[in-house]
Amino acid sequence: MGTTSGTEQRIREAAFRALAKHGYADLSLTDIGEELGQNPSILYHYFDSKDDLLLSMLEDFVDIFIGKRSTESDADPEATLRQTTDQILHPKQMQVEAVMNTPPADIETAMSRVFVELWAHATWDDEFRNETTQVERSLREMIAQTIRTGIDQGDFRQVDAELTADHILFLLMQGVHTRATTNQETSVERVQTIIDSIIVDLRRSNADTS
Amino acid sequence: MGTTSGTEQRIREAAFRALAKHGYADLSLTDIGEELGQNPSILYHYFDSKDDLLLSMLEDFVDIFIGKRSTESDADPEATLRQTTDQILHPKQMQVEAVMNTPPADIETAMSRVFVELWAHATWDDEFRNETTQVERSLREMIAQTIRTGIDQGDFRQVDAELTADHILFLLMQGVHTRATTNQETSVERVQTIIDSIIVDLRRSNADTS
Amino acid sequence: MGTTSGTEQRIREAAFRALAKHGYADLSLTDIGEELGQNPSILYHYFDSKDDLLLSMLEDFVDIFIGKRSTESDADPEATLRQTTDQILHPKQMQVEAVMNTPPADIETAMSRVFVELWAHATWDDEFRNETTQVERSLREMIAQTIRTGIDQGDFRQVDAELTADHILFLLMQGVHTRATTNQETSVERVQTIIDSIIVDLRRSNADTS
Amino acid sequence: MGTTSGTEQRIREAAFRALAKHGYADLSLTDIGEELGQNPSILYHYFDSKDDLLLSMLEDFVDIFIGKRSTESDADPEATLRQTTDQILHPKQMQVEAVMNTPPADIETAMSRVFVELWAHATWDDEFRNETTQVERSLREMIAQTIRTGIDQGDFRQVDAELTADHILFLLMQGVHTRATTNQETSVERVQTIIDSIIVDLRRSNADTS
DNA sequence: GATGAATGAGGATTCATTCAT
DNA sequence: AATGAATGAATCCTCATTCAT
Repeated sequence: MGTTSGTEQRIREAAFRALAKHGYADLSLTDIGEELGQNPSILYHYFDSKDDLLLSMLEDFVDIFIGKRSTESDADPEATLRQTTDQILHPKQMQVEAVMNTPPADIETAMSRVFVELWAHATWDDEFRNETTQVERSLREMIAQTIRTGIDQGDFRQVDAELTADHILFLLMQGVHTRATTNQETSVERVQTIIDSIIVDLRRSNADTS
Repeated sequence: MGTTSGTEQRIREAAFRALAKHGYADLSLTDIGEELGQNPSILYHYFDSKDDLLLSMLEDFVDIFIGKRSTESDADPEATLRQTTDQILHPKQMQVEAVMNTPPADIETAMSRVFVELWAHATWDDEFRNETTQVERSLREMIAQTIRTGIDQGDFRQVDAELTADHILFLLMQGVHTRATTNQETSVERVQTIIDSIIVDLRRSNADTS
Repeated sequence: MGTTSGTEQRIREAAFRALAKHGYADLSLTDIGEELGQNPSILYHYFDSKDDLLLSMLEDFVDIFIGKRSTESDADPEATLRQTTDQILHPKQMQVEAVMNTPPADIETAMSRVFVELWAHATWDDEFRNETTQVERSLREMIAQTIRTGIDQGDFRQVDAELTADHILFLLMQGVHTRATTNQETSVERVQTIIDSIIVDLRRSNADTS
Repeated sequence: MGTTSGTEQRIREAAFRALAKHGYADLSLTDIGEELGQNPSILYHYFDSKDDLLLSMLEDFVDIFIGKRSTESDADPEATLRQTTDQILHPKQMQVEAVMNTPPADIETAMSRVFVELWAHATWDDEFRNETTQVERSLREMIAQTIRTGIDQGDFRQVDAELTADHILFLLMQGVHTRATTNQETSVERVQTIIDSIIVDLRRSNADTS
């Protein structure tokens, strides 16, 4: 945003859609060019290489994935937790449009696939892995902060906020992962059910924990 | 095992190690040949194609991953759960050797990487996805069965066995996934801590749940 | 001609020369690249595959082979027949240059070899066979038409024009075929002698046939 | 026959059938092995190389093609000519079985295809070309001899026996060639019609020629 | 800003051939 | 006599990248 040309952004969006369509191992610049509706070589005006483009695209992905949360500290912590869960397990067209002008049709599938491919690639590329690491760190911190707020406000029990945040985050990641990589249709629902029970458990009166 | 030629098995093992070293997107038959110490073309005596080999190798991976559990029904359910957790989060050399004669040096890293790559590929290949789906189904059923045994024996509270099994399984998968894809050194430990607390929670006297 | 890129045409010409040099069974893209003086992969900018290129080249071959005959209906039928015979049995540099900028050195040998290879390949490829079939059909029709004209003008006896055309055409094809496939140096001359006698026979006064 | 092992002969027959099925450019030892029902490497016990086998097979082909004609000089020359024509344009199962124990199903198609492929290959291989040259020479001589006999017996006009033999032979070759290489269903019939008229013409009373 | 021609390295795969058994 | 494991060269083709326009 700002100085970056419109074309540069459109290339990232094309890369996103192409990745969701073909996967990392089978993603050619031709595929991206087709998604872009332009000659693939144009990309070298804006990026140093294919990997440079994809790294840049990862940053857009992160923005969609963690969302531009308002994080109004005065919000109801429980509602905030539910909203975060929902944004990750069920990303909305709107959410993607805040970052990309031309989102793919099936947002949930596309986001899951791109997540899986980018994370898998992070195994082999340090720059990617720094990014994935940072994303998980931010998300955990956001969730932990919300839990801490809940504890402070007396809404939640006095749990270990960091560990509970991890707990929720691990389940969220796995929900996204499993949607793309298995045929278990109900996995995401089950993840959601489990997270719900964790949130409910957080609210149990402090008396219960004694 | 048995009728299959030694070479065929050695090729699968080479493919496993090569995949752990290069990743799916960057895995060439040359890489596999190098790992095998033989000419890559030999592979076409035993497999129809690169993908056929990798699918066959996935089946070996599954055997290592879910393990040949003794599942003695008389075993302590809690111990069984801890053992399953440990086998998945911390696979042992021995475990791999039960399936492969020539395992890679760093088993934990290799297993995590191969898991991530094979699961990611399952997004694009139906035969792979059938396998990943089946693996998760078997593991959930194994865990659920253990929990049911625990409930029947009065060791565990009367929880929803299937949902609890899902809960544990999701965390296990994510533990393996995160080891390969992020720099969060302590993620696996945290997964283990969380699963431990779930197991401990299972043991809370039935009186507590009333 | 016209809109088609110069390179595309040059590739077809290189394919023609390479085919005349190596034969179908032993024709590699490397050979074509060498003949072209360029990297063989360039070919995929202009053609879908090796076979696509060769099919396209066959069309050029056909143009040379059947020639762009002026077919001036007022011409002497006997002269026309002799010209057709000559063009097929003894193709001239000029004739090839009307279609290709870079013809091979020995035109007669090259044309015979390419004919044999393309026709042989037509056994196995429907698209090729459609082309060879069409070529023979056109040539027969051209010859038959000339004969009919001769009959109408009273120059020729009232023979079965189609059958006589077949007769001449079969001999022509065999003349071309035999030059490439045997050591019989004089075969083509003998074919020509025979065809000459057929033409002479056509001119026998109608009185003779009564 | 005689000292040659049965296997050696069976390999030649397999090569014949495989060639009729795949064509020279696409004929692999695997194809021959499949046709043989044995491991392809067996062939190196009996032949020096693939080409050596095919050259040897060509010799069998020649025997079928020119036939083991009894050439009883007392036979009717016209009948002999018609028989030769028929044997080449319409080879019979019986004819092939005199040379091969396991002939292909559709003899006419197989013979035409093998002819075309072997002759085309003769363009590039001297040993093959010697053979093709010899075959055509023998056939011409056989036909010429028959014609001379006819002239001597007063059955035929005093034509140029060699040239007429060429004439008939060229048409025969082209008949076989065209069956494999074009879709012109009636070409062979037309060749036969033309040859018939040549034979009939031979019989015209000597008075006519004066 | 954008194109498309061109390259060369590398991809999977096939194949004729050899060799030990 | 026959097999099948193994090889390495060669095959077609794809791809990321560069460069002139």
